[in-house]
Amino acid sequence: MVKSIIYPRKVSITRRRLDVAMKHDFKKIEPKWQKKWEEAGIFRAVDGDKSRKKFYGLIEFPYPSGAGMHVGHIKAYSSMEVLARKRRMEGYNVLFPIGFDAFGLPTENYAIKTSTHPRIITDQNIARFSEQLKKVGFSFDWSRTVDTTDEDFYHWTQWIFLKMFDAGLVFQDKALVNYCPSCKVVLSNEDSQGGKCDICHSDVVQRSKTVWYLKITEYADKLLSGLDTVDYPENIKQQQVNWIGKSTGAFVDFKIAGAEDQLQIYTTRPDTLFGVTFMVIAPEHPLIDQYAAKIRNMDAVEAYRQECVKKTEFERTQLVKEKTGVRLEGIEAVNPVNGVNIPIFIADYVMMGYGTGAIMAVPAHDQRDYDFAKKFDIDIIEVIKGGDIDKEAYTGDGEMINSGFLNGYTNKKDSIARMIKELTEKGIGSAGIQFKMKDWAFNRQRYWGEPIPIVHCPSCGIVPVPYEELPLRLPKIENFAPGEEGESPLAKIDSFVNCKCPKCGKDAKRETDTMPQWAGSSWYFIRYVDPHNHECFADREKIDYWMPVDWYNGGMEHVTRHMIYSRFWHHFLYDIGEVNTPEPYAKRSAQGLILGADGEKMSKSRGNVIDPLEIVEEYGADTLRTYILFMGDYAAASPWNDSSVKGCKRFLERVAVMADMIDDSEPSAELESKFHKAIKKVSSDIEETKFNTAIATLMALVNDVYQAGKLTRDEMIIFIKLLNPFAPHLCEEIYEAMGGEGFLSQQAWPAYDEEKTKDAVIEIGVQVNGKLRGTVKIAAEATKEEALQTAKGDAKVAEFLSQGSIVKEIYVPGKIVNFVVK
RNA sequence: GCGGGUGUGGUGGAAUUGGCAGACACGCCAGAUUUAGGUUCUGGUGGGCGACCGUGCAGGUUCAAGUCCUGUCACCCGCACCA
Repeated sequence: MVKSIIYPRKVSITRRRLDVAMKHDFKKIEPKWQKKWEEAGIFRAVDGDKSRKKFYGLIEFPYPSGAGMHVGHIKAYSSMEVLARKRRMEGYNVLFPIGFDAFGLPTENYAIKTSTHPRIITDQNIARFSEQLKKVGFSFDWSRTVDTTDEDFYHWTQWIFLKMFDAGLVFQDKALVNYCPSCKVVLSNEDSQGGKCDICHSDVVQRSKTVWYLKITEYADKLLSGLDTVDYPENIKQQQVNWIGKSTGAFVDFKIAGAEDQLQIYTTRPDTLFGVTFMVIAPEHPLIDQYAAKIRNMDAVEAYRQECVKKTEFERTQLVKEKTGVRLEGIEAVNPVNGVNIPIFIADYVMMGYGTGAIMAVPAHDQRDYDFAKKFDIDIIEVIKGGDIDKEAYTGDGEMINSGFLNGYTNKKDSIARMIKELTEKGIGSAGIQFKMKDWAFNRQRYWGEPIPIVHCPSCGIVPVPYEELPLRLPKIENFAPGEEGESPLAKIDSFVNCKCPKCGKDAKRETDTMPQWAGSSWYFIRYVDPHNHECFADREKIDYWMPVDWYNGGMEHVTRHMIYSRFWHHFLYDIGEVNTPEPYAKRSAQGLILGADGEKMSKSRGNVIDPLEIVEEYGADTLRTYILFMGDYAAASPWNDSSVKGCKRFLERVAVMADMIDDSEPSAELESKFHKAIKKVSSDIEETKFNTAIATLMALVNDVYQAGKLTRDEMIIFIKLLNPFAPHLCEEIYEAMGGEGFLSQQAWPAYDEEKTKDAVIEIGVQVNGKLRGTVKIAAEATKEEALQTAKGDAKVAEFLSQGSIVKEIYVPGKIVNFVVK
C-alpha cells in the first residue's frame, strides 16, 4: 500500500518542496521505466490476434541525419504516441512501428566529404536516433524496426520495381531533365522546385539524359478518385487534387497550310475556336525541325531556341510580365472550323511538358494570348460577349458571337459539348483529359540508393534481373563519388557492371543508376507487418490482418510527394493482387511546425534551434512530451517558449505531490463529477487531436484537487491513467508507489458515467436585450417558468427589467435567459 | 492569378458549433514562507474613473454573432504563362 502522507491544509513548505523533487526525480524514473518497458516487451504488436480489435498507427519514419533529432520529430511522433498508448489501454492490439529511411544524398555527400562509407555513417546515425527516441519514451515496437538500406528490405523494393516493369509501368526515355551540377545528379520536378536543388540549394540546369520513368500518370485517375474513400483533412486532399491537376477539354487538329501534317493542340475551351487568330508552339516542339527547310527565318528561330535552353524552367516561369516569341515565317496553320489561315509562333510561355506542347491562341479570352497578340499586333476576335476586349481579355461567361453554329449559346458547358460533337463528327478533334502530374523520373546517378535491377544486353535490349537473383546488392566500393559527367559511381565498378544477360547468356552490362530517395518510403509501412520475412515482401495473412494503416500522421511537406508516390505503389500492388485495399492509409493528420522562440522557422543560421535532448536533460521527457502537445493547436505552427516548458514541469510536479493527498474518508461528490467530466473530455479530445485542451483539462483538474485538498485513491488512479499517454514515466512511477499491479500502461482506460457528468444545479447567464446583466443558479431540470422566475429575482436584472415592459422571454435550457424589454 | 488557411488580452492559445468571450498556461502584480534570491503556496490580472467598450475592418441577419451572410484589408502555406 502507498504510504499516504496526508498533509493538513497548511503544510511545512520545506517538507513539501523536498517531496516534489523526490516525487518527480525524472532523471531516475525515466530510464527506469524505459528499461522496464523494453524488458517486458509490452509494446510489441501481436500478429493475427483476432480476439482484439487492431490499430495500426503510423508515423513518417525519419531520415537518420547526422544532426540528430529535432523537436519537430518529437511533435510529429507525439500525436500517434498518445493515440497508441490510449488504444492499448482501451484493449486494442496496437501496431506502432518505427524505422529509418536511410538512403539518400545527405548521407552520401557527408560520406564523400569525410571519406567514410555511407554504410558506417548510416549505422551510426540510426544508432543515435534510436537512442534518442528511446530517451523520449516513445512506445514503438522496436522488434519491427526496418531500414530501407538493409538488403533484406531493398530486396523487396527491387521486387516491386520488377513487378511494375512486368506490368509495363517502367520505361526509359531521353529527356530534358533537371540536373544539379553541384550534386551531379538528375532531380525530379519535385526535388527541384523553384529552380533550386532540394538538397544543396544550388541552381538547377536543364540537361538531356536517359531517364527511367514510372508511369504514375496511368494511376492519376485512381489517385484522384481514391481520395473520396479516405479520411484526410480537406487541405491535404485539395493539395493532392491540385498536384494531380486534372483538366478536361479537347484535342483539336490544325492542318499546316499546303501540307498534310496536323498540329495537335489541347484546349479547355474548344468552343472559342472561332476566336483563334494564331497558334503558339513550345520552342522544343518537333514541328520546327520538321519544317526547317520551309521556315524562312530559321536563324531567328534557332537563336530564340538557344536562348530558351539557357533559361531554366524556373526562369521561364518567372518572366510572367513580358511575352517573347518568334513567328515561323513560311508556314501557317488552318483554323479547322472556318478555314482561315493563321500564323504560328514559338514562344516560351508554352511548355512542351503539358498538353501537346502547342496551343490555339484566343487573344480575346485568354490574358496570356491577349498580351502576346498586343505585342505582335495580331487580330483579336471577340467570341464571348460581356467584356471589353479593347482593354483586356474577357474570361467570364456570356453569349457566343462571331462563332457560326455556336452563336447564341450562353452556357459554357453546352457550347463546349456542341463543339466537341462537331469536332468528333468531322474527325478533327475529340474530348480529352490532361494532368499536370508528370511521370515519375525514377533514377539517380548516385551510389547510396537501391540498384535498379535491369541488365542492358546488346542483343536482347533491356532485360530485367530475374526475381530469384534479388536482392541485387550494392557493391562495397571505396570511391562513391559521382563521375565528372554525372554518371553513377557504380559505372566504375567493372565487377558490378559486367554480367551475363539473363535471357541469352551473352556478355551484358548492368544498369548503374540507383533508385531515388522516395523508393523505400513508398512501401515501408507494409514491411512493418512482417519485417523479417525472407520469402516475400510481407505475408498476405499479416497484410490482411493489419492493413490498411488506420491513422497516419506526418508533415505537410510530404503531402504531395511521399503521399502520392506511396498511394500509387499501393494502388499498383492492389491491382496485381498483393494487398487487400487500394488505399494504404485510412486516415491522415498533419502536425504544424514548431517555430523558434522568435516566431521564425527554426534554422541553424538563425540560431533559434531547440535540441530536444537538452530539454530531456533539463526537464525530463515527460515535460517535453507534455509541453509539445500543450503548445497549441496540433495542426498549427506555434513558437517555442521556455517559460511554458517550465509551466508544464510545474504541472507534473503538482501531480507528483497529489499522490500524497489521497484520502478516502469523505469523497467529494463535486470532485467526482469533475473527474467524470474530465474522462469524457480527455478521451474525446485525444481522438480529435486536440491535445492542448486535453492537457488543459487535466491541469484544471489538478487545480480542483488542490482546492479540495484531497482526492480518493480511485480518483488518483483515474488521473494517472488519463495522463499516462502524455507523461508515462511519472504515471508509472506513481502507480507503482501506490502499489498498483503490473504496468499502468496495460491497465484499462477509465470509463465515465454520463449521468455523473451532469450537474444538478447549473449557473446560467441572464441577459436583458442581449446584454449580460447577471448570472443565476437553477436546477438543471428547471422549467422555463422556474428559470425565468429565478432570473427575474436577480437584483441587477430586476433593475434593468423595471426600465420598460417585457415583450419577449427566452430560455434556452441549460444555456441562457434573455428578456427583451421595450 | 488559382487553391487552402489564419486574424481573439502583454504572450501561446480556449470557446460544447448561434447562447455568460478570454478555459488552461506563460508573463506581470500583491501576499505568505525564506537571511536573501530561486523554489513552493494563496490571491489578482482584457480595456476604461465611469455609464460602457471589446474577437483585423465595414455592413447585414437574429432576442442573441468570435461563430452565419455580404463586402473589404492584412498575413501565412501550397501551386503557378497548365492552354
